[in-house]
Amino acid sequence: MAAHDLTDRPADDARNEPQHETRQALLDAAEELFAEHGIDGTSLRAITRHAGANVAAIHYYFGSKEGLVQEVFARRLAPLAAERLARLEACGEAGEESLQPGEKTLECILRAFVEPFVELGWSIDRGTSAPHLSGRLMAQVITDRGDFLRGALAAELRETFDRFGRALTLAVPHLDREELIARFNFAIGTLVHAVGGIRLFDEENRALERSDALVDRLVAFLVAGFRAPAC
Amino acid sequence: MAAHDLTDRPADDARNEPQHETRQALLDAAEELFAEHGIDGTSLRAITRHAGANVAAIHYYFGSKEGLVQEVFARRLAPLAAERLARLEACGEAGEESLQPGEKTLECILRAFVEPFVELGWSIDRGTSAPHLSGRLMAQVITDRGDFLRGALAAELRETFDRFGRALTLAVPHLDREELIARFNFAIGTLVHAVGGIRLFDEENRALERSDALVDRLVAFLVAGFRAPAC
DNA sequence: GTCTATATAGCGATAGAC
DNA sequence: GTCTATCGCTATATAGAC
Repeated sequence: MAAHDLTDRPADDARNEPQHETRQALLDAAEELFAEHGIDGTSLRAITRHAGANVAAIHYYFGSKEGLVQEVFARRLAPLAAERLARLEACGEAGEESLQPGEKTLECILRAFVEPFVELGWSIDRGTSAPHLSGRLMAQVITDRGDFLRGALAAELRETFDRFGRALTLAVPHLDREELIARFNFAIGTLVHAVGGIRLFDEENRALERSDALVDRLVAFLVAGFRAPAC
Repeated sequence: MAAHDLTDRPADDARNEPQHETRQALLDAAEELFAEHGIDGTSLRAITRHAGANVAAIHYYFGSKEGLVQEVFARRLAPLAAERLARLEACGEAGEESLQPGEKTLECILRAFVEPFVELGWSIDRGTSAPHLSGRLMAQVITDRGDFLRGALAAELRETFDRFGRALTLAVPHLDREELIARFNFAIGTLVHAVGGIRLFDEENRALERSDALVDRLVAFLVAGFRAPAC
């Protein structure tokens, strides 16, 4: 299973007193409502109503709506980045019956990138105790809130980007840097839309609803895409 | 070139009197501002200010903000669908030195799907006379506004989806229906994010800015993805 | 067909009691 | 740490003059 539990609140510095339970309730409510109605479409009043708290509490804990939004993402992106990097690290360990030197590696790299994100996106819909950051919310931010991600959360994303970029460079040596970056971007789009994009027609839901099959299909698709000859 | 000109306003039923020029100005302004600040983030006041018109004009022509939003999309999606289908139709015509029966076909199908969308997404940034629906706006709607696309515009999308789905079924016979739908969805995500997604780091911009190279790279990536063995 | 003026409602944010 | 009350602002939408 996962090296980190993506479904739990962050470690919170050892002690875990329910001192800040209002704070947690606000984050949970915000996360759920943001995912459903979008960030702009969710008022502070709706959040506090849902959390059984008060408008002023948000400003007490987070200073502003913007501060709340940042916290909602920060508490998910940090474990996500850690989990991805941990799985990437674990890729080279087992000496298996690989066909070629880079062969097994590419699949493992992409799975390390894809699987934690799919698990994170799925967790909100699976009736677990607390609501979690859904894929929809991630997708919204990735498509709509560039400045936001570029700002506060860039460092964490940068590390993930760099480490996976380096691993991919070794795994797919026939691509130059520019082509590799383009394909990595394609992979991000594929992943984000698969987890958080809309399903226009019912058939799509059936084809994408099981998360284990989705991961396998994503990885197969992306491995082939990266292996494609350079343009 | 294109069979339809995606950069022009729709044919407007032969006559082209500037009778509704305020209406067109409102649509242009809305499209530009929606793409830049999001739909929720764009007020009617901002639109009318930008169009040199008045708040009441929007309600006169479109009834509500929602009506305006629908019109903004409808006037782009119809030519987009027509262009895609026209290019798909043109695929089987030239009897070339194909390696295998489905070989050339798959690339042509995917190019017919990808290229008109890239051209549409790019047109807004190229200083043409009128502002156009950018890829960012399409991406926003595809990720955030499922109900909206499922409703008013579903018919047009349904036809595109069906026709390309049938063509792909023939071109990639090793995939069953569910797997094909999943991969088609992957392709949509790749395309949408490549055209409308954010670029976290400068390097990505360099790798994705030239639209002709982008189309080639997208098609190469997607062809390989569809050719990947079934899971 | 386009305008000004305004109605009504909701927003984020803050002050201050407890 | 949590509450009520409210400020100041902007939103969508509409009525009615021209």
